[in-house]
Amino acid sequence: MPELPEVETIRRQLQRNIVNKKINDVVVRWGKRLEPSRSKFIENVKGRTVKSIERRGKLLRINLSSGWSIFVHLKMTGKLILKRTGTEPTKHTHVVFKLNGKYDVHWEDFRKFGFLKLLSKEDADKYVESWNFGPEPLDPSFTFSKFKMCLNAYPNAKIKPKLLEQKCIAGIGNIYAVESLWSAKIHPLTQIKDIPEDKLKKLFQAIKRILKTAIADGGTSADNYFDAHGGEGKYVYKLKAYKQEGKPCANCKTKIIKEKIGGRGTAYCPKCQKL
DNA sequence: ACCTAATCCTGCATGC
DNA sequence: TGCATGCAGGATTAGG
Repeated sequence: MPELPEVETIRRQLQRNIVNKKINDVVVRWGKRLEPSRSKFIENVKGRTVKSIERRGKLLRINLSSGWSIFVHLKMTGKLILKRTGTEPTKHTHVVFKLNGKYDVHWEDFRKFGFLKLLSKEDADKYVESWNFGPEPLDPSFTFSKFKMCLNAYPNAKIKPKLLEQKCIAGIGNIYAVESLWSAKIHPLTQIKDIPEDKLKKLFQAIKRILKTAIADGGTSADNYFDAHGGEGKYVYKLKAYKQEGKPCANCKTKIIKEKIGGRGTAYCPKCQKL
């Protein structure tokens, strides 16, 4: 599933390949998760030029020459793929942006959870606000004291579901929540008030380190993810807990186990990550 | 404040 | 072989 490192990888690839390219045509093959209506979307995108691509958490924002923005959330199985001009859509291609230059951009999503949303500049800024994202974990302004203060507002909450909430920190999903907790040796069900300061610090550092490494590796192709060039996310070879159930813990050789926590599959080492 | 379950959807694994 | 069932989950929402 695309999380911060995967979305950032796609953002960089789009930034490199479609900025200053004109959108000559938009083909909508399935418009249920597209706003506004199909005709208004096409009308307001066609003929515009891509100016820049931004990311906030897992949300992508494609800024157009008109000042309007297309927001893209890939959710579970969404993809934005650069394909040679004129490449035919596949079964799960929902929208094709036909651009000047070498590439078209195809939006594919076989599970159809993701969405595209076109908004004017004014509405776009409000829309980003409405998400109430926590800080960007790789922004220098994201400090340990900010992280700690935000979490301490929820002393009885369990750490893992809280990390997935985007509220104290933006962009973390199941893969990186599981990996960060393994690295900091914290049981995913630990209540925030029961995490000692030094372990919380370890968690903070693990999140930064793991996300940075994963971006450098082009994300994690553990589920359905491939980058905008169809490339593999190499962090999949560095996973220590996610999808490692049944395998020996890299730290202590105990078998990694998996259980459902907050309705989500959660892998951890029962020996290193004690409650 | 905190938890659970349902919702959106399809591919894939399982079982008979 | 093929058909039915159920599981997976990011984010939101409803209800306890």
